[in-house]
Amino acid sequence: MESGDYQPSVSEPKWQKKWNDAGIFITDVNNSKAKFYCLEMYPYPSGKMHMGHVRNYSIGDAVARYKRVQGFNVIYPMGFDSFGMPAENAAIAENKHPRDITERNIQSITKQIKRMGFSYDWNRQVKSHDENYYKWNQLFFLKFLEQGLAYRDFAPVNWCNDCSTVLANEQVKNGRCWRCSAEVEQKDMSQWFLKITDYAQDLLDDLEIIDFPEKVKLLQQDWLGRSEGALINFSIEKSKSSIDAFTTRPDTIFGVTFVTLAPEHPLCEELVLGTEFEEEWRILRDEVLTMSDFDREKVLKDKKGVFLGRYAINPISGERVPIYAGNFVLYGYGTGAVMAVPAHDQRDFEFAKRYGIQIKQVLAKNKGDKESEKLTGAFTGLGWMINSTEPGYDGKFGEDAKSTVINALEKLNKGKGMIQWKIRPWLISRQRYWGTPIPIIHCKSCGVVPVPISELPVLLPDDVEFTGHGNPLETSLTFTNVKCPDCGGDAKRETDTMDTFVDSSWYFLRFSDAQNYEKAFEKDIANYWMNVDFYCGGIEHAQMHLIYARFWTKALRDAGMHDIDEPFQRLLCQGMVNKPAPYCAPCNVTYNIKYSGSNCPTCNQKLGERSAKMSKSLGNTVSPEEMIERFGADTVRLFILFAAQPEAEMEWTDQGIHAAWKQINQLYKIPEMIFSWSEESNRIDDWLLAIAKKRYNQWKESMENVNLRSAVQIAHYDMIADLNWYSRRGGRNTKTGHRFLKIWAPMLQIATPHLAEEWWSMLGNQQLLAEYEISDLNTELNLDEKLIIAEETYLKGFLEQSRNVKQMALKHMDKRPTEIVIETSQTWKHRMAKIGLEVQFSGDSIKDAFNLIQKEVFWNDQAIREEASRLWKKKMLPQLFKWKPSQKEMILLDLDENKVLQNAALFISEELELQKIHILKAGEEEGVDSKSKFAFPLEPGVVFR
RNA sequence: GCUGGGGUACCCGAGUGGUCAAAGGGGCCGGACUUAAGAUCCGGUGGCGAAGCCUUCGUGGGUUCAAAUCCCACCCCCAGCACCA
Repeated sequence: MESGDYQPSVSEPKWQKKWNDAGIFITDVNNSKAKFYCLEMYPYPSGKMHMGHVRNYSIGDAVARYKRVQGFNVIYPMGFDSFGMPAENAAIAENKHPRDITERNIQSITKQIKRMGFSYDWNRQVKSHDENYYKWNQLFFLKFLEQGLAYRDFAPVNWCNDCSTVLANEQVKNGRCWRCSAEVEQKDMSQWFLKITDYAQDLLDDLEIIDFPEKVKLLQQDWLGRSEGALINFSIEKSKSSIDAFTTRPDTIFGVTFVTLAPEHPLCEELVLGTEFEEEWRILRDEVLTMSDFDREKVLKDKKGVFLGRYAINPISGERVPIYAGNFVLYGYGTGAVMAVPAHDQRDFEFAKRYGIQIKQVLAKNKGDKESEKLTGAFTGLGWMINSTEPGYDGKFGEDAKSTVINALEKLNKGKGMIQWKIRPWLISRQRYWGTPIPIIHCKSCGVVPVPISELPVLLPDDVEFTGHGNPLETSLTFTNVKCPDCGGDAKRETDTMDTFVDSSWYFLRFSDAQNYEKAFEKDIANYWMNVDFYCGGIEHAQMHLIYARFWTKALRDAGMHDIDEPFQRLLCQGMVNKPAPYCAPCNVTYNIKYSGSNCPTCNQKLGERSAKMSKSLGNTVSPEEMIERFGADTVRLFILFAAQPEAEMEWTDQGIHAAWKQINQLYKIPEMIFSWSEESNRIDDWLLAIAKKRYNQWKESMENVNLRSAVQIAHYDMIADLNWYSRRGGRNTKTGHRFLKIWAPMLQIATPHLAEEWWSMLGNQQLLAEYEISDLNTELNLDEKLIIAEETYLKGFLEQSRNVKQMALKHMDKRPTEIVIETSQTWKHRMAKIGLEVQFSGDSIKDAFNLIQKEVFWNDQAIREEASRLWKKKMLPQLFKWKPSQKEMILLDLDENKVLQNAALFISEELELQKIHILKAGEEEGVDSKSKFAFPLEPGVVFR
């Protein structure tokens, strides 16, 4: 524990117990209140909470507490995404059961989370591996099966050897497994899929009605990958078969000079079987087939293909074009066949060059252009059709050209307009134990038979062996050997389990009615709480979890289970928590912190430092447990929320956490100080209450925008500065201080709820701050309040300016100054400023102001006229724009500068260490060293003597 | 290669035409308090200067009465995607 007045180890558990005993965070449906659903992505329960978690939950808790104090009925649940491979791998390593490991981890991480004092409704806790949870996965699966949304298919799938399971498309990154980074292979297997593709358009369209970061929306758009185009049917010469090719550019149909098939396309074999071309094709196909996606990408630059010895017929021009198999054509996208237009597609261009195929330009860049002499690359933009072999096409452009071709194809019955998606059905089966069993039975005579709903859940068996080889479920005889529900004969149970992303696809719905044992959730209750108003989590889930969950929500809606279109209304992706690690700039390598201060192991140059994501491998982690132990939860939260905006990366520094600790202690002592004050009142009391109101407004605005950093700055830093100013100006009224604290404490609680409760109780409140609602703070500032704030702001500015001048003056004087002569601006200067501002506010051109000024009486005085003219151009005009709104207000309200200064005369002389102070209007008492020419509105001329 | 986000003072970082020599924090310097240290408070922290001027927001140009902010080109960093027909 660090030394200080605030004792987190005593205070924090105390308040946590009180919150818990009072059940403040337990919520229920309440139709008389507006609801607010605040949620963080539920964590995978590793044994220890890390800083990323702490940051995530600190953000969510701040929002939840803010909404609560604003009078919302807030649901803020927490649970665990507790199925998944780490537990199973740990089970293999430790020779234990994944359930035991998971339960143990949940216990330990729950304790750590609770120590942070987050305001969760723990009654709603959801654990994926709980049979009362995963049984609904099984029910949904059976429903989807019934609706045709789930199906089984024998297809090439992504296989990760290290994880010994298949992966969904989204879970393969650069040809590698998203979890373990091993290379992913292709395998033909029977697998279960969900038709997320049916919802592609809906998922794309509804991106517009949700408030997600642009980055995430773009990622999802890319992933969905909508492309509009045409399906074109090429018949094959001397064959009954034909080739369907998808293209986004039907307007280039007359430029087709060959057709390319994916090497593994079944048509290839049919075309070459028994011909001289068969051998070469087989070599190419085998190369593609045996290659992992990862290797395939490496050889992408080398586009190659083989001629298949046959020709296809262009359905519109009737031209005869050769058919190739090409290694760059993906069997899985579109139809696995491409119509090649080398003049207008870069890839086809390269291929044609390599194999000496004709290149035929059919689009012109500019209207009326003829074809170019020599093409050095493909022209891929939209263009004007030329060189069409049929009438009625040349001269058409872009979308018009495309639809003309599509119409023609449709008339010929040789094609149609079509939309193609990149997203593929979601492969949900996994060959692992620690997940939801897929409720299916395989019967020799009846085939694939769903488990009857009445027999759910299909429980994970305990008599399994974790050997690290194969699916452990296959080792359980009690599990695999069953009777067929249809015929009663011997059958085998499906041993695949569901992708754990299934669990996270609807847990937020379960939270709304977590203790329902009859249903997954009650429709009305889900409709009351959903959707999630504020969702916070890592960006890494942008295209997996966040697409699956959106899909699942829509699918359940269409199954009639609720009426919600989108699960998450607003998404915030919090930034990473970084810490410096040794870094070698020349080698561009970041090293483990054990290399700190030494030389680069590779190039032997001195290592620098670089901020890097906290990771075990770099060793630059900070243990939240240790930090809480030393500084308490509030300090950790304050630091985290103040160090950076929620979305930005933040850097963990020892200095920073110490600074937060100092701040906490300073805050802690404030009520005590205020209670030691007196009854004595002062004009500055009004200022303190006015500024409190202003700060509250600023704070509220920041909170509404989830600009937590700025809210914390106001509540934990600016308000202290205000209180200091109040003191400096002679304020010491206990009552005023009390009122200030009452406004302040609720603002404090979003980052430091324990400290705020301490305050609240010191203020004599019986009720807990956590259940207090700010009822009616009249937030609009009235004229008096604005004025008094303006006056103090003026005074601060004046002091700053005078101090500056005093420093300069010192250099010109042989003794310390003892007097100050203050000359406030001439009336005519003030008049000019006011006219300028009025014109500015009216929205008229600022140049008009000068015309108006020339009509003023003072303009008749020649001496003034000359000075005013110069002043306007040089200083007044820019200054009109530089003034803060509050300063502009001072001028428009004719703030009496002399009076403000007079009232604060004593204060000014103390601050500037002077004995005498003369306050004049410029020109009133022209002395030898008068600085009245410097006097300007809000900036009096001052002379030190 | 494509897409998106960035480059701001000693460090972190706010800032999207005038409120900007540039918030806030850290560090550093000075002052008050103190036996001292710590904590706290006050002030300073580009240069020169009786209040103004000069230089500065990745680099170089441009628009404007006015540019960190808008436009063009270039350099560098980060993230995502990558033969998608």
